[in-house]
Amino acid sequence: MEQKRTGSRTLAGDAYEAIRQAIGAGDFKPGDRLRFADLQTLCNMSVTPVREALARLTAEGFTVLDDHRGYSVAPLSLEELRDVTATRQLCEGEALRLSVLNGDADWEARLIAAHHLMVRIPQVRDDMPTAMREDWEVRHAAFHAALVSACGSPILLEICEKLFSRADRYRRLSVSLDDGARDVAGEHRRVMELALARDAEGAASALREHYGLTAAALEGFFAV
Amino acid sequence: MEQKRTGSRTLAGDAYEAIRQAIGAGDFKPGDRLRFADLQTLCNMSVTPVREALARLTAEGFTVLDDHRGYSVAPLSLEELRDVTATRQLCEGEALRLSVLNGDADWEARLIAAHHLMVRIPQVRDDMPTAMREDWEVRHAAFHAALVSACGSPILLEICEKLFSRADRYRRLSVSLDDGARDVAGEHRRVMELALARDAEGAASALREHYGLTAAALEGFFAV
DNA sequence: ATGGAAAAGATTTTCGAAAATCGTTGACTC
DNA sequence: GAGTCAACGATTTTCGAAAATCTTTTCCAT
Repeated sequence: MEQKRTGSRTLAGDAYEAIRQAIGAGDFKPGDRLRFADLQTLCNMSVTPVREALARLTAEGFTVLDDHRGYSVAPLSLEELRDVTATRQLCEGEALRLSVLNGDADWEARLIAAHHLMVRIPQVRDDMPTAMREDWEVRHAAFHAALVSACGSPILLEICEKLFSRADRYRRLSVSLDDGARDVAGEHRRVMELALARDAEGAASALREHYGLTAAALEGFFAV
Repeated sequence: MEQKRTGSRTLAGDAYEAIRQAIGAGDFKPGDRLRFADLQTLCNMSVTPVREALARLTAEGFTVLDDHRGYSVAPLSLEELRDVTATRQLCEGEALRLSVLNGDADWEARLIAAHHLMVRIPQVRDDMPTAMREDWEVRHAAFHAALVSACGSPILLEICEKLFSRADRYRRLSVSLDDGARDVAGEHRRVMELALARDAEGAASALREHYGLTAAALEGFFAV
C-alpha cells in the first residue's frame, strides 16, 4: 500500500484532516458509527494512523469513543448547542476583552485584513459553488481567530479554537437559514469597529450578542 | 506477551493511567523525551496502546508531540503557570458562580462530604507516607470538582477538569513550600461556606483569590 | 581545522495479521 | 412462550515486525 503525504508530515495528520472534513461535509452524520474498515478505505491507509486521528478528533469533541464499540460522530443536541454557546460567550468574550486591552497595531492590521478577506465573498448562499462557500467558512474562522488573537493567553486561545469548531458544526447545518432576518455581516463589522475603537466591554458584549443570535437562529433546527 | 487488565477496559486506558502517574510522580521530568521503548517496558505492552495513551495525554496538555521526533513531557514555565492560573480564575470562577446559583441540596451534600474527606487527613507534609499524601491529592481534586459540579454546563466542567490537572502539575512540585505562611485549609473552608451561604459572587471571588495565592506561592520555584 | 556529503544508528511511524471483545442468532430448557 | 446460554459473525484492540524519518557519526575535500 504505497502512500503519499498530502498536507501534514504524517499519515495520522492526513487522516485527521480527511475525517474531520468528511464529518463537516456531512458524509458522516451525528451519531453514525465510524468503522475502521470504512475509514481505512476512505483514507487509503492502515488502521494505526486512523486510530490516532480518531483519538485527536475525540479530544476536540468531534467524535466519541465507546470502549470496545469504537468511535462514532458526536451527536448534536439542543442542550449542547446552548452549552457551547454559553461557554463560548464566557471564554471568547473574555478573550476579546483582553485582546482589545493588549492588542497592538499589528493586531489591528491582522483584524482588518481578516475582515476584508471575509467580506470579499459577497453572500453565503446554498446555491453557491461548494468551493467558494468552503472558502468563506475558512475566512470566517480566521476573522474570529483574529479577534481574540492578541489576548495574550495561549491556553484561553486554545479553548476558544476548540469551542469555535465545536459550534461550527451546528452553524454548518444551516447555511440557508440565516437569510433576510439577520444582518450577520453587520454584526461582524460592529464587533470589529468596537474592538478597533478600543471599547473592550462593548466589543465583548457585541460578540456575545452575535453568538446568542446565531444560536437562536439555529434552535429552530431542533424544534423538529 | 500475555496481558492483564488493571483498572480500565482497554490496555490503552491502563497505559494512560500509568504514564500520567509516572509523570505526576516525577519519574519523567518536564522536557524529558518519552521513548516508546521505555514506555513499552514500563507498561508491559506493545506500541499501539502506548501511542493511543500519549495521544490522549497530549490532548490534555501533559505531553507534547513533535512530528517524527516523538512525544515528550510538556515543559513547565512561569508563563504557563500564570496563564493557567488566569484561565482557571475565569472558568472555575464562573463555574462556581453557576454552581451556587443552580445547586440543589444534593450538591450541598456532595460538597460537604468531599470537604470532610479532605480535612480528615491532617496536614500535607513532605515527611508523610507517599500513599497518604497521594490520597490527599485525590480528595483535594474531588473537593474542587464538587464545588463546580452543579454548574449545569458539561463543557465548562470538562474545561475546569483539564485546567485543574494542568495546574496540579505545578502544585505537586512543591509539597513542602506552602507551610506556615498560608492557611490553605482556611481558604478551602471559606470558599465552601460562602458557597453554602449562596453568596455566588463572594464564593467565586474567594476561589479566584485562592488560586492567586497558590500561584504566588509557586512562583518562587521559577525565580531560580 | 572547517564544511559538507554520505553512511550508520536510533527512533518514530505504519503495516497487516492475530487476539480479544461485543452483539446477535438460534437452540435448548422450564 | 419466555428465558438462558453457547456458538457465530462483525468489529475493535493489540501485537511484532517492516518502512520511513530524523540524528549522529564518519569521511573526504577545501
